[in-house]
Amino acid sequence: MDTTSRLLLLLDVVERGSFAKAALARNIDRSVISKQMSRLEDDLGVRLLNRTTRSFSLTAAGAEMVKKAQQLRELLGDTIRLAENYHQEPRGILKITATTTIGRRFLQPVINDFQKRFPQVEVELHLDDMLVDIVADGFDLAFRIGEPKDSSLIARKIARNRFLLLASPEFIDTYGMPKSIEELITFPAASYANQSLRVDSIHYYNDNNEICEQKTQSTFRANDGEVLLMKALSGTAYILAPAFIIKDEVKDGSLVPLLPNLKLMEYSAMYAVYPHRDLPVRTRLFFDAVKEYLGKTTPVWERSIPNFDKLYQG
Amino acid sequence: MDTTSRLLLLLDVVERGSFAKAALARNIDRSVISKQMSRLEDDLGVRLLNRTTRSFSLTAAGAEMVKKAQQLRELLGDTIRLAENYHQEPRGILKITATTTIGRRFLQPVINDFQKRFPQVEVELHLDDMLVDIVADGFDLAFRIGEPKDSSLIARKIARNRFLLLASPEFIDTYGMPKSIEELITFPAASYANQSLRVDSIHYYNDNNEICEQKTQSTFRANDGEVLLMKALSGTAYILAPAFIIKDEVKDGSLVPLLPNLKLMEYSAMYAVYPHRDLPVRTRLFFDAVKEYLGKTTPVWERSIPNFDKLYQG
DNA sequence: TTCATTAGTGCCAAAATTGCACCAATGAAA
DNA sequence: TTTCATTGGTGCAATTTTGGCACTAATGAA
Repeated sequence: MDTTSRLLLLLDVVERGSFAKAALARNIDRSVISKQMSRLEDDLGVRLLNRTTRSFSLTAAGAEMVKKAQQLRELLGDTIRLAENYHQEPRGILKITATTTIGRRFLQPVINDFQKRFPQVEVELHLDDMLVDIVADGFDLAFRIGEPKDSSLIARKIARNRFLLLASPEFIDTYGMPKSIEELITFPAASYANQSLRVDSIHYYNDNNEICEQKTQSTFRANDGEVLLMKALSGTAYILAPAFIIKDEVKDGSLVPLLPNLKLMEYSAMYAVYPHRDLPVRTRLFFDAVKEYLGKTTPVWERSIPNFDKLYQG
Repeated sequence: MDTTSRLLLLLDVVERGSFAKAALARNIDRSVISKQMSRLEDDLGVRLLNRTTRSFSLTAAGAEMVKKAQQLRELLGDTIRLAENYHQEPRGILKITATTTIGRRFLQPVINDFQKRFPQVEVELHLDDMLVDIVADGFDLAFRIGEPKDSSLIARKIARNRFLLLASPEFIDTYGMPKSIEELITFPAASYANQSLRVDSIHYYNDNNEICEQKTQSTFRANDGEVLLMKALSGTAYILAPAFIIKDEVKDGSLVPLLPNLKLMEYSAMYAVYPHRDLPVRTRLFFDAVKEYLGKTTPVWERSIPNFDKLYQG
């Protein structure tokens, strides 16, 4: 490690707020950071950090160095990306983050096929329903439902996200088959919710094609498709479910579409997010493979729902 | 050594034209460069150099990386210089180059005093009458007679460079004391010449204050003041001598001014040259010390010449 | 007061780097 | 044509650097 790397380490430390956090993020011992920061100060001949035993603050010189370190990081990143443009074959480590559902159901098969074709690419798949800092944690690609707020990132819509209203036959026995949405919303609902998206009201078009919204009686919320399905299958709630969590439950009749003639609004979508316009070859190829797998117009998950193109279209 | 350093090494190699030259300049083994360049190519995943056993050429990717390396070098240099601005006490290595005469006679005493005051500063004094590449060889400061051509550098005039016409008593016995410049130039002359300056004609003002030039019969030229003085002392030539090469020869009468009422033109000067506007503390302090030692208006070397302010003034 | 957390230090093992000796190739000079 | 100095590359051993562990001291929150 020499001066440039030490400056980048300083930047990392400052951005994360402590030696300990930076050490954790880099999987190295805190003592390494302590030593390298001392070394950097020696080399530059300037005190960069005012330390207490439990924290630190930047000196004026330190603040200047952090600014320069940002420029260095950017320039070095540009340089490496430029080199990657010359790669013929994809190589390196492909770091992906996604929600657990997306990762397990849709990325895993794509990754398997991808690594058969390109054994030189290592893949790191980080499944987390929480939003992660794509840039800080160095992800090449993220898959999320809902458009991310961070405008410094580039987001591409890769699949629509249609919804269904589902209940088990048992639930219908108990509550009766609803005749109207006004009736439905009096029933207990389970709904999908995560940090960036909370689906606890039903958006639809009325007979005059106006957008309407009805709040559900959401007695159960989870960010995990599996859990929502279990809840619905138990017969204790109906669900407003994004189509991508459904496997064979509709086909085999264990869940039944409610109000299939209601014209549900298609809102939000599945997005791929990445930090730069010019992608490394490995990222571009994987991105293409995902799009290929998910399908151009009809997402792959909609194909397991019989007649889905006829449902909820009004 | 990390990626950035390797890129800077690549830049160095390309600028110097071969692994061997870069190794020589850095005082490291050629094998180190060979290994580090291979490592850089592995890391970037791109071939940067087309090698033969005796030379190399850049690939397209290599050329791009060299460009980026230049940016990196500049940015890293800025960063380090910025840090140096925060130094209270001077430190680090002060790399100076000068002509042998300037170095031996004027810099050495300043350096001795300087290192007494600032023991933390290491000094590297490179004496060479050839022009050196200040930037490529990393000099902080250069002292030269004559303004350098390289406009990317900053040059400051630090002392005037007046001339004398001198001969030994023996020479005068042989040739007679010249009555006019027209007579003088028929005598054999020794003159100062180096790569950037060649003093083999006499510039002076005539009675109408017009600049005139008379070519000398220069039978001996050298870039070393000591050698010129020896030549003049031998009585076989007179010299058109820059004042700074004279020690006690005029004062003790071993050399005698010829045509002291001629109004000699003062041309060229002693310059200090440095590569950046913002100097590290050590360089600025040393620069000040040199100026202090040389004197504000009358250069220190002129003080050993009796009545010099009256000589060659017309 | 307790206690978890933080940064710093000394020590030792592990990893990386360096320099040397040597090799093969090349191109200029004889 | 041959010779030969020079170039870049490689294997190996010595050295240097780095990283991790155990421990300390300090601090601030509970």
